Amino acid sequence: MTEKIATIEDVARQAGVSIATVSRALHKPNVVSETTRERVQTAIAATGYTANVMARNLRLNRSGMILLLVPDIGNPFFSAILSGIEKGASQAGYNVLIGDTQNDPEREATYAAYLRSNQADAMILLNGRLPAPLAKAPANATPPVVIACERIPGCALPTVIIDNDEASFVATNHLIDLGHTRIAHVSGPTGNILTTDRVTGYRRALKSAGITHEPGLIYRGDFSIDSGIAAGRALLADPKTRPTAVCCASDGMAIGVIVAAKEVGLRIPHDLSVVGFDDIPHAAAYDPPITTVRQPRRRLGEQAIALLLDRLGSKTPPSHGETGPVIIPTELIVRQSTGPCPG
Amino acid sequence: MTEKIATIEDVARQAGVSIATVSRALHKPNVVSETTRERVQTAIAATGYTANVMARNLRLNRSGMILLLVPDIGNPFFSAILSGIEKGASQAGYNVLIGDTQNDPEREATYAAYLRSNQADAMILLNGRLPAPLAKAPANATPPVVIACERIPGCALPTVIIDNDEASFVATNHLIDLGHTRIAHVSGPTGNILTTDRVTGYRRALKSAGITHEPGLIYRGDFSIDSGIAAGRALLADPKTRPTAVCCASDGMAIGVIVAAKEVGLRIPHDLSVVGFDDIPHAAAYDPPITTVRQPRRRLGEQAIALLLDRLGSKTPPSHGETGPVIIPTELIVRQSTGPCPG
DNA sequence: AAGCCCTGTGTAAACGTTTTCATTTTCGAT
DNA sequence: ATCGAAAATGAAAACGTTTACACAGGGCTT
Repeated sequence: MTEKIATIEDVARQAGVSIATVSRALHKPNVVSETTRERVQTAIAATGYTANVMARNLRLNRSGMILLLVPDIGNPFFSAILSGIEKGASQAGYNVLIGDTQNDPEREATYAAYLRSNQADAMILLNGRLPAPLAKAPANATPPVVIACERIPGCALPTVIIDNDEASFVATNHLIDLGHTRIAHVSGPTGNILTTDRVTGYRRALKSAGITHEPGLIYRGDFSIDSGIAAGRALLADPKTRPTAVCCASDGMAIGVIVAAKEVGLRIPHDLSVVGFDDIPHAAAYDPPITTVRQPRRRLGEQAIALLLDRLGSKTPPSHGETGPVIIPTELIVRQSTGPCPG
Repeated sequence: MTEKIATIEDVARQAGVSIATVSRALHKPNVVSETTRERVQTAIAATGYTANVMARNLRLNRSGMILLLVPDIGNPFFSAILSGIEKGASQAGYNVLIGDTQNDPEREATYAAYLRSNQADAMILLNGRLPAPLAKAPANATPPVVIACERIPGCALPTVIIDNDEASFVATNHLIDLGHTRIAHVSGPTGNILTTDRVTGYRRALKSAGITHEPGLIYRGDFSIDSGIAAGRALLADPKTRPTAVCCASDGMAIGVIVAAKEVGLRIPHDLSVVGFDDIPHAAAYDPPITTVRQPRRRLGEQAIALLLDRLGSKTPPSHGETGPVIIPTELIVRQSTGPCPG
């Protein structure tokens, strides 16, 4: 009753050939005669045969699966990156298995084990941390792993990132060019490499303009809108010490700061300039449209998968004369959330 | 040189037992003696053995993979749903393979073939369309498939959705209660079932309030911010025929309408009330904060995976005395983008 | 006419598991 | 001591492929 699924053997029987011939007809068509090839084709159609990928992969010792480690799949920031990766992978005949790590080292380790257990052929890390099992023996044989989004200091694996330091430098400079000198920075969480790099760029810009750095003007957020609101309330509370411009490490936090600014009656950009980071779709539609650093997320994903496929294609374990990370250029998009210093 | 990966045979040799015993020690610990169990454990530790999942799955004729079909993974709307599904799946020991269909029926068919080829054990559809291979023989044996987000009319498969008709009815009524009578509706793309249902709810609300429906007050968008801007410009161009309230089928379009409204100098909600749909995080942080229908996306995902696991757990091909779709309740979140009718 | 290569095909091994079945060992009850 | 049941183990089949190897036949070249 329960319709048995057709195997290669059924096809062979139907076509009156051996299973080897069926396999060849499918994967090396030029080595099998025209007539049998046709017979096999009709037999396949008749039986509705679909190759059992599991068996095939076992034999070939591959999985056709690329594992993608994401800290939080619920974060829309990754959507476009995923999209770029998925596109490239599926073109090359790979599937993308997304692993949501929730920033849990244990989950990271679990997923990393997929590499060993042949459940995945390669891995892309968006989580900015090397899973424990990988960290152990990176020296002898480089695993097929690519790092994207957040560089991992001291890790020689192929990496594709944006230059966060430089991008933050440019953003801060934009405010300096507008005449601002009291410029605050709302950063990401401590320990995050993105945070470090962007703070560095911010301070570098101040320094190169001869502005003395005030530690009180740096607020640590977590990239979320809510943390931006908190930052805004903290920074703008006292009219005396209030900055005239804020440079944020995410668009969400920039929006939060603007919300807080409006609460205390400040007009943007007349009384306060705000710069974001990422250029998410909502940045352009906000009131006012937000000046921000555009991060080409899709291209970032595309580059990452390209790097990986490269690595998978050539058997040569990557030219260990490291070429350094691939840097995707960013672009400052000037909109209406920034203007001349009110002073 | 190249470190060979350890198989079950290596473990068996190391422990001085047969491979059968190793397998049993791992999967049926109670059937093997304490002492050998320990010997096997140390052997595993010594060899660094990890079971080859591919071989295991071939033998067990399963894949441990749940296929998730998404129309566009780049769309943040799905992020939270994915998150909910992923959580439930991984708790049950399944992996989630995300298939980005780009609304391409061919890609849908390709992915659906994964079911036949044992590359996936089950499937969740978020794309609102039955892949061709599935549509063929749904009658005899119901495949392990669950539909979420967009119901597929005339399809008996387990489904989890929100009541779009009712939600739209409630949203429109909210505007009617505020005294509005010229109420526009910005809908999704034609052919989309969400569009149909939400338009129905909108018209039902008008009708039940005795307001005559003007076809010119419905604008077809595509859920995006840009289409919302276009809708706003079209609807608000002529001050004579201009509506006093707009009910949108997505928060993005609501934001777009507000952008267009501000262009022509309208104040929200004083001159124009706007309602969104979904309650994305940005809805609350917009200026003004947007009144919208909250769609519990994570719960939607959780329900979908729960339904599927249910189906997978019990061998019984689902109680065909259909219980009808599972409805996740929505909630109207009233913020400051809606107010009394200016007239 | 004998030898040879070339094309096309079949046989069987291999991939790494799980599990059935048979066999050995253990051990308590007679 | 002996028997028998229960417990523990091993041998081998099976899952559905791909591919190395062998082999058959046919058309060349000598």
